[in-house]
Formats: sequence, C-alpha cells, structure tokens
Amino acid sequence: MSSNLGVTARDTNYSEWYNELVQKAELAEHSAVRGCMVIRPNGYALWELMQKGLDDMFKATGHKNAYFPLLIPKSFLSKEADHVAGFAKECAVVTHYRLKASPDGGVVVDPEAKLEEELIIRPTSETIIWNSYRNWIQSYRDLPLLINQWCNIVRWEMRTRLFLRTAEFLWQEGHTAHATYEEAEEETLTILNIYRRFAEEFMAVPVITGVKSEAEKFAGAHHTYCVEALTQDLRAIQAGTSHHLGQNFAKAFDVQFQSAEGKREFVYATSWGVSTRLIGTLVMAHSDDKGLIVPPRLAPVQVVIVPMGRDDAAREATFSAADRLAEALRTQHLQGTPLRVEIDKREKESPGFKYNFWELRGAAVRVELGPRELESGSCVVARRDD
RNA sequence: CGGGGUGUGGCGCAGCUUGGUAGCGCACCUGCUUUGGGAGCAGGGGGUCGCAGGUUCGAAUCCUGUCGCCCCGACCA
Repeated sequence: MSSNLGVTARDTNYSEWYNELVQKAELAEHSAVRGCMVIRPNGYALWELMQKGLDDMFKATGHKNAYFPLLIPKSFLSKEADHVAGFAKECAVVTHYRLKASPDGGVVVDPEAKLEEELIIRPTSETIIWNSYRNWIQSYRDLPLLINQWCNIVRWEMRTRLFLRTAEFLWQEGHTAHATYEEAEEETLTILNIYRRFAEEFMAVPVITGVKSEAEKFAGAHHTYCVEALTQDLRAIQAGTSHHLGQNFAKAFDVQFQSAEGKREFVYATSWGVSTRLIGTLVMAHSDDKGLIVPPRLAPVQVVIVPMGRDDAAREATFSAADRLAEALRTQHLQGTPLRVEIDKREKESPGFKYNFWELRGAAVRVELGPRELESGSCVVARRDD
C-alpha cells in the first residue's frame, strides 16, 4: 500500500488538508531556511503558466518588462514616510560583504567588511525604481512610463504558510508614471481588471474587486484596489492589489516633468502586483480530498494517458497507441496553446495507482487506454473536475 | 511577539514511565509473479536517536542547558 498519496480530508482539518496537499502534490516544500519554500517543478510549472497568461495581458496593454536590483540602500526606504513605516518591521538587512575563516573551522562575518550604508533586501521596489525614474522622466513626452518586473522579494513574516505567506516569494510588480491623476487612476483600474480577468478566465476563480480601507491600503498609497477570492472554508483571500500612489513617490524622489505648457509638475504613480500566493488561492478554491484540481488553461498536465496491458504484447500495443494519441493531441490547441499531454508508462505502478497519482497532481483529463479500447476504437476519458 | 506541540533511516511513527547498545509501516534496490481504482512474495541497503554537557559499568530512555522546526493567535501580498 502506498499511503503517500492520501491527504487529510477538508472536513477533518482544512488547514492540514492544504499543507499536505501542497507537499504531496509536490508543488512546494519547506526549505532549510525558516519561512522560505522550495517551489518544486510541479509548482513552478503552474507559476510559469500563470506568468505567461499575465505577462501577455500586461504586454497587450502597453507594459514592458525590466529588472531592478535586489538590494536597496537603506536610506531610500525612508524617503516616503508611510512607506517606511509599513515595511520597516519586516526587512532583511545586509550589513557586510565578506566572510572569513574562524578558528573553529567554520566561517564568521568579517567585521572589517562592514558596509558603510546597509542594504535592504527589497520588500517591494518602489524606492529603487523611482530613484531611476527621476532620470528617465524629463518631459510629458516620456509619459506614461509603463514598466513591470518579475522578481522575488523578502518580507520577514512572523508566521508563514506555503504559497500563502512566505518570507521570500515570487511576484510581478508593475510601476507606472503618468502626467495626471486621472490617467494614473485609469491605469490602476486597467490592471485591476486584468487581475479580475486572470482570476476568472485562467484560474476559474470568481473574485470581488473593491477598495482597501485606510488601514489596509498599501504603505505609501493614495488608495488601493484589490481582488479578493474565497477559500472553501469561507475566508477571503487577497489575490492581487493595484495601488494609486498619487504623487507620494514622485515627491519623495523628486520626479518632475515639464508639461506641454512648460510647467514643472510631479508625476502620478501606480504600482500593482500578484504573487505566488495565486497558487495557494488556486488550491484553496478548487481542490478536493483526492488532490489538486487545476483549470485546463493552467494545468501543467492537461491530458494524461494511462496505457495498460496484461502482458508484453498488450503493453506494446497500448504504449504505441498512446504515443500516436499523444502526438495527435499535441497538434490540438486550447486557447492558442498546444495541448500539454503526458503518457504514464511506468510499468511498476498499477493502473489504479496511476489514477490516484494523477488525481492528486491535478491532471485535467485522464485517458485510459487498454486492450478494450484498442478493440473498440474508443477510449475512456475521465475529467478531474467531475 | 504570546500560547501549544515536536525533534529517532527519504517520509510517517513506536520505543522513553521501569536505562542494557534501535524497531515498525511506506518509500528505495534485486529477483520472480503481477497490471481496468492505491499489486504480491522473497531477499537487501540505509539511522553515532537535533546539539552540548552531566549522572551511570552502561543513556534514544534520567538530569541541565541550548538550537531548530511545526501548529494556533495578533500582523501582513
């Protein structure tokens, strides 16, 4: 008996169900570093598909990708008062740049190598980005500036959970600059709408959009829009945020432009992001006691073919039939993307084991291919979401 | 930061009360038989019991200290 495919039932303990599922489906696991997770190939495949879907939508609305440093001078963070107040409590700080051998055979921080100014590992990148924007923006002709970056960030959270809240996580953060308040407002709503559409059309997760309260808004924002999803234990989960930053960061980093009328004005800003929390949201929204349920557009394995046979001859026949079927399916497209098809040819595992195995991992459709199917010229197809 | 729990092969655990030199299930390796909802049998490999002291002839077990991790709350994408 292989007991490693089972997870605690949701009714028994919803929280435990989630933790076990994420790990047994091999999406992620805890790492040697407290609060930081290892995203395993199954989980990362899901993230890559999410990235692709979102990135296409960002590009389609005129945004371009760029990359800014992981390390931020400490002084940058304090230039916007609300911003520093919001993030100061959870920043990892780099103080030295060198180690040296210690007498006991290990290594210690070399006190000689103390940094003159400490560096913060980015908890978000507004400050380092706006420091560059000061040089990039001179004229109204430089606006709007529509930039996104895919990266990792660190927030030293007290308590963490795989995907839902980790000390380090992957996300995208958009940072845009505009000539007017209205234009920035339009941008935040455009992005909010992209997040809503992504949740609904890719993740098949209905969401509610709204405005965060003063207490909950982003540290340094004028106001914050959010999309909220629902978990199966009826809790809200924040899936994405889109902030109108007003002129706060432009003033903090002195980013002004000359208008068509020749006046100097501070620019208006937005920032917005979604993270690997979306993976947790997806699990929370759809999966069941047998394992992951992933909507076809995001399923790393959309079709798994399980060929079977009693003897070598039968297996040879079903295996080659599986090859031909997979080849044919891969020429088919779903929303413009070739179908992602896998064949489970493991000989040691029984068909029953494979059914459970792929249900745990959320393959969207299973095709059973045995002697019966070869004879009848048809096959058994099972949908994971049935 | 408060409360609780836990550290024993890769994973999950027993053993600890009453010290005697480590065991079970799963996984893994080999062979044979199997394959339509978690296959069976046989053989095999793998652990200085979180770490550091102490008590003792002898410590996974008793004592002291220490570290890590997990869970529940408050806080947060």
